[in-house]
Amino acid sequence: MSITIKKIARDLNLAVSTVSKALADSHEISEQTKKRVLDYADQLNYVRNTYASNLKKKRTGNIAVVVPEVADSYFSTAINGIEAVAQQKNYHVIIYITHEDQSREASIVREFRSGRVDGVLMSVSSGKNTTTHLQERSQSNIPLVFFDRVCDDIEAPTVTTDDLESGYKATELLIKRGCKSVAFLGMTENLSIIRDRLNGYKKAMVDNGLDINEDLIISGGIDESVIIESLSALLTSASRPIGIIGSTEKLATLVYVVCKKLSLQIPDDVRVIGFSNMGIASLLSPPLTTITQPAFEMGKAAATILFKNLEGKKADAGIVKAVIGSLLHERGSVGGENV
Amino acid sequence: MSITIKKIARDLNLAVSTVSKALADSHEISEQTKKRVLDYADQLNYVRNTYASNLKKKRTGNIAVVVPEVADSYFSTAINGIEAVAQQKNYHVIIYITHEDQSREASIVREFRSGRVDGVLMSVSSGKNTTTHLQERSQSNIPLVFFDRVCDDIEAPTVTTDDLESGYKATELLIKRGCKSVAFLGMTENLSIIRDRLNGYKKAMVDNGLDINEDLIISGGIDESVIIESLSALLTSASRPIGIIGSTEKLATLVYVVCKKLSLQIPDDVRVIGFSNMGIASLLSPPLTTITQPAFEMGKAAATILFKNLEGKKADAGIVKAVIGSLLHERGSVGGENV
DNA sequence: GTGAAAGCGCTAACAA
DNA sequence: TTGTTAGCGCTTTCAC
Repeated sequence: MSITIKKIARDLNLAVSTVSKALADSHEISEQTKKRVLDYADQLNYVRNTYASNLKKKRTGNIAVVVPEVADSYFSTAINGIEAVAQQKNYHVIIYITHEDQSREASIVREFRSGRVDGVLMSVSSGKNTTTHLQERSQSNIPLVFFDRVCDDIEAPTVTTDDLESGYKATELLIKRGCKSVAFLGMTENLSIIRDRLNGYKKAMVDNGLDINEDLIISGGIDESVIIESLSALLTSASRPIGIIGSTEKLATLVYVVCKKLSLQIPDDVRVIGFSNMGIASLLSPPLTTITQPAFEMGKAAATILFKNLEGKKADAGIVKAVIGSLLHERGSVGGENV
Repeated sequence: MSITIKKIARDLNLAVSTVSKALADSHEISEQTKKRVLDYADQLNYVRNTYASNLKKKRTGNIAVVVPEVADSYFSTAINGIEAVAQQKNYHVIIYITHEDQSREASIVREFRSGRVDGVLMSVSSGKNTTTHLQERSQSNIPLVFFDRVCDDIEAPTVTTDDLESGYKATELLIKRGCKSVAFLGMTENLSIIRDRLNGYKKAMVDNGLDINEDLIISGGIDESVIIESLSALLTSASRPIGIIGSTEKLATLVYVVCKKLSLQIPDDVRVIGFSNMGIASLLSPPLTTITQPAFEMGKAAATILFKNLEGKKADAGIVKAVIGSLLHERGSVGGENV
């Protein structure tokens, strides 16, 4: 049995309420008894039972972070950012991994109504574009902030990057580098970020007088073997050099894998740009050109917005839609000079 | 105000206990009233307040995972393993990142006495070899399981890999590949895993009739610039080819970085083996030879042990010390044939 | 400045 | 089978 406020009160011949207040450093308690209580509590190594206290106060001090995956440079770095501000605010971070499974996501979200967490940070999973499970969330009005992968149907603050612009820049760079064709490797068009990046791609194609060829837009889903297959087909048939935009980290590295398998040379045969936060992109062979998102900052920003809402400062200016720019790091994978 | 068991009871003209039991599908409630309650609860979209329930039951349904870092292939994969079993057991995972800071670690551990979590999975941080903060934990006897980076002073179950053997194998391979000297790149010898890997290294050196040269054992700490500096010094001065064992993922990739900076060729000038769980080790230039730990399985194993303890099955055989083998993946970074 | 008492939402004896 | 009651550990009116 752990030690309680009740025991302290009994031992010190005080009322529990007095002890409670003393422990909370209330002004209505004399310095003298405060000291007595504090000292004794210290001596007994007392720690307040958080959940009992929380039951009263109707808060848990926990926030949820829902991500598709944690073994991914972007998400793990974003988690670092979130943790940084949570820690500072004395909040605790519960991690939920959806593994891109919407039914799993749905049950996670459902659980939140049980009051386990005070707020939610979320990057939605791909899969069928059903948002009903998220809609329901609105009923339980616990604060929610989306980061990176948002859900447009839900009214909530979001933190994203300039995905359209990035897609545009990436495409344009590949065109400039003389790619005979440029392909876009997506995951699923159900994802906000993929859609935006794809739109940037399309816009750049059009702006550069190129046709948009649906055969060059691959939506591989999450099944690796499927992606590898369609990518292989594309790479063998396309006129070279072909430019590839890998719209996620996983997809970008798969391009390398497939090229290796097919004995295609990067950047001679294939030129590639990946949306990626890998620290070691520059160590790949050849170094991978990346669009790098400010993952840490995004996590921080999202958490900051969440805490603002938690603290009831909703007053200020409604739903925030923060957009943070990402960086294009040009490296060997796109080839040399412009043509 | 969210909807409570009390309201259901009132509306249905039942006692709260009846409703509570019905909701728990107790056998002492008639099917009929069960249905009534369930239906009504459904209709009202009732969800049990976890923490109120937990306060009674003296459990939270949360476990803590304390890791030095989350943006690291090993830890993030281990977290996946932990999450897999936690999810299945209906537990929730709170993540704590120490950033290799022991004072942070201490305050995290202290917090656990507040009853926020039912159990703890931990991979200790480096830094001064103080374990007092962990010792204290023992007082609050919440179950604890160490994984990967253990703390020998504390009596607790552990899940580790065969670090000594791996260190031995790595060293031996480098010797066989004709390295003129073999260096060990550690982080701090305060870490159990580093110590063991280093011992394996030393043993292999001795077994192969080589001297142990303290200059070849670098403990870089966590300051990247310091590591780079000492590594640069070593690489410029040593007779080549020199073999390097990077005892963590970070250290292994730093070898690549430094070689690039110094224009040294891997594997001609430098041969390297890294303890790493990177999926893309094979895409590096040249592909990195790795000792890969079964991170996912370790996470799973650790969590499984924890839950066993949580369920009070301590009876079985005291403190478990599980050791799982890691795999040596030989790739281009160690050079070609044996000499 | 201190204490008594009610109650957060739920569970579990025990009684009926 | 259902209801009454006490209480988990804490906070917070409201009296004293």
